Amino acid sequence: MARPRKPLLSRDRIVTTALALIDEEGLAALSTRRLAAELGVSGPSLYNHFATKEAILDAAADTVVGRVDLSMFRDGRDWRGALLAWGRSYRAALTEHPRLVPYLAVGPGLRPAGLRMADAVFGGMVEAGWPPAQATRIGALMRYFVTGSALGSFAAGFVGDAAAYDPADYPHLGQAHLLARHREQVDEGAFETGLRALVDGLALQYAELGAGKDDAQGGAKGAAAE
Amino acid sequence: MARPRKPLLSRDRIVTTALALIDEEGLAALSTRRLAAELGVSGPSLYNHFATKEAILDAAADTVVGRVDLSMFRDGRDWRGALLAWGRSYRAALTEHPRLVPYLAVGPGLRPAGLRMADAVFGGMVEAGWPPAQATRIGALMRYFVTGSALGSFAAGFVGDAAAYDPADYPHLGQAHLLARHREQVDEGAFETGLRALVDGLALQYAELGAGKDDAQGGAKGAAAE
DNA sequence: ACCTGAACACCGTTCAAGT
DNA sequence: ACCTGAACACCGTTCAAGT
Repeated sequence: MARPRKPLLSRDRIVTTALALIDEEGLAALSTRRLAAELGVSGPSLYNHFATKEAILDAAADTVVGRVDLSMFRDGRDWRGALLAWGRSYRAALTEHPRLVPYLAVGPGLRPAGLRMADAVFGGMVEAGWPPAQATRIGALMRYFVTGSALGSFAAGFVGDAAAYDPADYPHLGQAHLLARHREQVDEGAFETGLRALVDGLALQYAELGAGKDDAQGGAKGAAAE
Repeated sequence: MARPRKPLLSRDRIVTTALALIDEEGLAALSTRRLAAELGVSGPSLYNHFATKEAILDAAADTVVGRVDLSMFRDGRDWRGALLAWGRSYRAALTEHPRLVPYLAVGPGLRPAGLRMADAVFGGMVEAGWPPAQATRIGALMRYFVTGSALGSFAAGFVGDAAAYDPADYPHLGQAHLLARHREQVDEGAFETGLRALVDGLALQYAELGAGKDDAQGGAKGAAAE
């Protein structure tokens, strides 16, 4: 075939197909040869569009993170509402491609979309009155919680067979086998409970800011990005 | 050589060496051939002790999770203190082998040590007066937060070069390049802030339990393991 | 510029053969 | 029982060759 008059591939088509393959068969199934076959080309063709397989994954990760809604940070008044809405949108974006999350959550991980997100969150919190050092921490801890919740199902960790939980070993897990059946409810319920607790707990710290009390966390002195 | 009179390998030695290799060179560097070389044997020898490479990783994950302190759940009175102490021990265990966390955090992930942990947390929370459905959620949301925080550094996502943050694209990241220099402080500060917020926020919900108010989360009805 | 097949140095795993 | 080398079907990536 050699060079066709119209390119067979594009970065977009590669990323979309990679994402679909990951969704259907998992991260491990994504090999350059397999992906190329799915696209109807031979393996090395991909290297005309991406330098490495990792670059393809980075682009896929960036696409996913780019879908997170950040509009709630444009109005700096209601930081609690913004954090709740952002947290939900962030989690929803990740759980659309749950098998990519282990890749996306690790390492530097700040492709352009991640930086835009960090920028919006930090700006929103500072505008709402948080000291910069705390605003940084809020961005970080929300990332921890959301990626952690999207990463793996808690409920799916429990096999759905009651015999698996010998009461001698696990005295309190008598009903644990039921969790597998309610996977999504359990995971979403835990996420919502945690998200509210996080925001409520932060509100307590926020209230102390004005009160002139010492910030037990170390205040603006302890962290960068101020 | 064939069969030596004293076995060259043991499951323990394999797991320990695998963990060391992952710590030094990362998950990707762990191949059966490479690990075998490190152990002074040939690749296939490993299959006398583990069925697959995955089984080796599972065993390594179980070892790491097995080091989490669970003693704080034996006394059911101070659930807040228990959650704080457990969260810190959990995170400390994972960050000793940060490059294993992406593996460990994903999927079923409940090797025996994980089940023991789930059992202790659930039992502790129930004993402290939490309804079972909420106790389940607390175990889950703590796992989200701790694995998320151990998974990847937030601060390391920012390159240490101020020129990387064009103010036109990222108006609030003028100081972000400083984060790389204070990686551990930033990540630990964010973890502590989040952990306290989580526990404080849960305490608010706990206080409402006795007040007879409706549980906005759905109460005992919505989840399993009750 | 963009595709191809051949080639390189790797993988995880199986298996017959050795003691 | 526990190790070995050979073999199978894969990898990611490079590169010269084609149009």
